Amino acid sequence: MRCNALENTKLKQKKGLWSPDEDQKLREYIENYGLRSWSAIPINAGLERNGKSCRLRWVNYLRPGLKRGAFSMQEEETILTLHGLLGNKWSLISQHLPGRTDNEIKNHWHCYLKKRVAKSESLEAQNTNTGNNESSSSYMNSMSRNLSIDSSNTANCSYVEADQQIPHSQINKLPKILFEDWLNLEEFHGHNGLAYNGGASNSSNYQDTLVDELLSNEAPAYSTETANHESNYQNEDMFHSTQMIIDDFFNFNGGDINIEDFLYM
DNA sequence: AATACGTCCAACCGCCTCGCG
DNA sequence: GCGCGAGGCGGTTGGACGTAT
Repeated sequence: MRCNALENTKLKQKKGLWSPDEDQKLREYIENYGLRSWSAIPINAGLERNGKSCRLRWVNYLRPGLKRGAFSMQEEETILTLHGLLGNKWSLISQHLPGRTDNEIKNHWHCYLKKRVAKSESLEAQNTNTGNNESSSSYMNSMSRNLSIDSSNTANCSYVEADQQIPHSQINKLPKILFEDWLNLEEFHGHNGLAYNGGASNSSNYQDTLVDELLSNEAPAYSTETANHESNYQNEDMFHSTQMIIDDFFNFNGGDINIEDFLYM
C-alpha cells in the first residue's frame, strides 16, 4: 500500500516548464509560510512537483530581487575574473553578482564568455607562434586584452573584436582587481587563518578560507584607477607575501598568474 | 514558404555534503 | 560508525525561438 502511495506521488510529479498558475502557487505559499522544507512545499502548496524542482524554480526565477536581462560589461568582467580565480564555482561567483543566479551565470558562460576566452586564447597562441607575443601570457591577461570600453560612449560598452589591435593606453584603463582592496594588513598579518602559513597541511581548507576571506571583504573588488604597486603595498615584504599567497592558491594554473598580471594588465 | 541549423535558457539529472537518528 | 533524506551544486539536455539557405 505504501509503495502504491509513493508510486502515485511519483506518477503525479510533473516535469518541464512551469505554468503561471504553478508559479503563483509556489510564490504565494512561500510568501505566506516562508522557506521551510522543500520536500514539504509542493505537497502543502498543491503542486505536482518535487521539492528540488520547487527549489530550483524559486531560486532561479521567482525569488525577489532577481535581475533579468542582459549582463552588463562589469558583470561580465566580474564573471571572467572570478572564473579565472575560482573555476566553475558558479554559486560562489553568483554571490558576487547581486540578482544573478548561478544557473544564469553558468548559461552565460557557456553561451558567450567561454567562446570569447577560447577565441582570445587561440589568438594568443597565434601571436606566440608568430613571435608576436607580449610580456605575459596569463589567462587573465589574454581575456582582458579582448575587453575594452568604448571610450566614445561609456554608457554603451562594447567588446573589441579579438583581431583588432587595442592601444596600450586603452588596456591600462581596464578595470583591475586590486588585491589591496581585498587584503588589509591587519588581516594579512594576523587572524582568522588568512595569514599565510607556508604550506599548511590542510591546504584545501586553507584555500577555501583564503578565498572566503578574499571574496567576503566589503571593499569593492574593482578599481579603475591606475595601479601603482609601490604605493599600494606598504613595503616589499607585503608585496612578496601576497605574491606567495597568489602562487600558493593558483598553483593549479601552472604558475601563470602573478600579482603583476593583476596589477598591470 | 519550408527546412535546416544555431543559439539560448529553463529545467533535469546525478553526485556530493551535511545533519540527524 | 552507519544509513538515510534533504539540500546544494555543476554538468547536461530539451525545446523554443531566431536566422540562414
